[in-house]
Amino acid sequence: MAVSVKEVAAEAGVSVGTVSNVLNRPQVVSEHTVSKVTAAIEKLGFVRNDAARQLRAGRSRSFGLVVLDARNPFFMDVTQGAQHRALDNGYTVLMGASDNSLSTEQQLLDLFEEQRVAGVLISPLHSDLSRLWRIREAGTPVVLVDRGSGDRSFSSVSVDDVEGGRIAVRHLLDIGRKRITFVGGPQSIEQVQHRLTGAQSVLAQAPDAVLEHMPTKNLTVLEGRAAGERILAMDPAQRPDGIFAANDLLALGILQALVMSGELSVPEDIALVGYDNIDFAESAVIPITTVRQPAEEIGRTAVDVLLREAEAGDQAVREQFVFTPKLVIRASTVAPSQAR
Amino acid sequence: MAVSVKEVAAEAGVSVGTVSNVLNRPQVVSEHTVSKVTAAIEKLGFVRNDAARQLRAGRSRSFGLVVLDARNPFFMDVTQGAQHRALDNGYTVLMGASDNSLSTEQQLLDLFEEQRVAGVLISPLHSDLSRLWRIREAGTPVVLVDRGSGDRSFSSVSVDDVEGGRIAVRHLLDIGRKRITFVGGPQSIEQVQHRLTGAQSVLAQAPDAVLEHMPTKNLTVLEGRAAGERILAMDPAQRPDGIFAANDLLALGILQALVMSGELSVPEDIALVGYDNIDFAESAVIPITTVRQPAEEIGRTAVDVLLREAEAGDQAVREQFVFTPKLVIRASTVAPSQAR
DNA sequence: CGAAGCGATTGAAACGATTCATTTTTGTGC
DNA sequence: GCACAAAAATGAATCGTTTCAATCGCTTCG
Repeated sequence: MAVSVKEVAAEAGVSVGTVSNVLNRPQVVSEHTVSKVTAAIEKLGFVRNDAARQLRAGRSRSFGLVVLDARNPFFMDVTQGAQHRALDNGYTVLMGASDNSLSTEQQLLDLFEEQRVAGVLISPLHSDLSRLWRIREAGTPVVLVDRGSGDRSFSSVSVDDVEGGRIAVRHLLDIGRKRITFVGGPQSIEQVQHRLTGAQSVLAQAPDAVLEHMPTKNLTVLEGRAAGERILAMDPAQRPDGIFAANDLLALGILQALVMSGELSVPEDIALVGYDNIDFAESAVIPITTVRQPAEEIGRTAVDVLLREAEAGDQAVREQFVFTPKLVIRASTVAPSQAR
Repeated sequence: MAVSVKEVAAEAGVSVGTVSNVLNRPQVVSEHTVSKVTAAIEKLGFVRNDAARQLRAGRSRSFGLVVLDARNPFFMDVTQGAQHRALDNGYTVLMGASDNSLSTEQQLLDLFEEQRVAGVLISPLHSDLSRLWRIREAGTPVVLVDRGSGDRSFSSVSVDDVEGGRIAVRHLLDIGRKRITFVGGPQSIEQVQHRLTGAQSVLAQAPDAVLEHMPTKNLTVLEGRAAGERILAMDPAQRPDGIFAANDLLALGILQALVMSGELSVPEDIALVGYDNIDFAESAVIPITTVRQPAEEIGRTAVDVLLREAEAGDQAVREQFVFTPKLVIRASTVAPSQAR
């Protein structure tokens, strides 16, 4: 059914080698032959078989990207950035979400290995990177995304999450909040851990304030809503007056729960800070103060680093990019009247 | 560098055919041999080369999915549904967004053809389906997603957008609005066209109401904000008292513009209806009334249909799935006091 | 006029897994 | 101990593209 170079060659009256040259190095083929072959390709509707190309080449022209959650706009932005930069360099991005499941992460990596991807971009679920070591040892470069590499053994493109935690909580203290709750989990996600660490480090300097940690199973709107309900169920004396959510989806969920109940107002009773600055944080019931991460730039930079590693092969230099997060203040911490 | 079956065979002291059998039909191989081969695979860290498999098999175990906008949560949900159902059947989904660019759509289809995908799921940008005809004639099944096939020449899984437009506008009329504006574009997107058609059909029955059409370049929050500003700039006497946005992203943008200006209140001055029921519509400044589409189910069903077509080969039966949209009423059309 | 040089073209080998017709081994019954 | 069937294992051929050493035709030069 499918047309192959062989048939194109027959149709054009040349050899298969020539057809291949027309496809890959038209400069070395005479103009006349090029046009004959092009005509034959057109006539027969020939489409290159990528599997055969890859088999010969030994590797594909794709990168594999594993994100934590495909439905989180933050990761969509990272993906978008990566995809564009990859395309500019003639590469394709295979994207998959680990969705908080270690086995899904493994499956995706298996898949990428079978596809012989030219490189792996990954925001790993936990801190055991042994699988990634093996992949790299097999010759496939690996770059950590949105996550630093503690010992610098991998290249990484990330944002200083500890600092992000600090500026979020410092802001809550600045506006006079004393009972802060950090909502987020699971702890196995390093980003969550670091944001909490940052929060704690600021609290250590504020003797009259306290920090609680309310863990969640994941970082979704649904979990946020559940957390919000837990807060509503608390004894009013125990309730926080400031919440730092590990990401904007959680913050959105918390906000929904609080607003729907009608019992507590934001920011008066409880100030709320999210993380990521997804587009939707701005259009929330009460626009959410958040910590901005340059999502698309992370994606772009990660691909750049990967390209460099792929280029350099064995003696690739590990690169660590750490972006600095920025606080975006909105109505969820500062009432509009105050804001102006 | 990479380990092949040949090396595994040597290590295990068997032939390559046997290794292949262990991989694909372990029942026909003796237990003892299976364990020898498995051990060799383990020891050498063998990973199947998918390119070689595909080359032999003639087609891949992937479907290609082309959506209109990867950053629209609606399409993310469709993708999620498709991905899950595909995975359950041992398939993988390659996703790409056409992003309102015909050439990007073409590029994606080129890519999918080169990869010899087992099927194409697509939400096409416009109504010229000739390219899709050719793909199908080459033996690759094609299913239209979120879009009907006018002449039923393609299988499709969609939602009745005309009806969606009707229920949205009927609702606006029901709450007493007379000057309705449909915000959305480009017209080349069939979904937009149909929603408008539905809106017009209802208006035709309401002699005292009028419908304007405010076109947009695409269906993003940004375009929505621009549209909102155009509305704010209008002569108050000309302004609509009800807006039907072609999707929730637009609605979100419009809402942002209106709320930020502080001049007009929603729903009192202007009632707003969106489309898709993305999660974020619920957590908007003013929760948005919207028309719900069963996104994940669309994705799942589309894969089911594709699997059936792939199975049936030439004598595949075309299937048309049309889901019925449902109105979800929220504060953007009915003030909370009224709602209770 | 023959040799050298040059660009254009050729075609066989290679990539790695799978298939399948054949061969080899094992097991059973007499 | 033998015949025969069933089970297990083999290995050459195949998929479609790319690569590259070899060849072909021409022109140019001594």
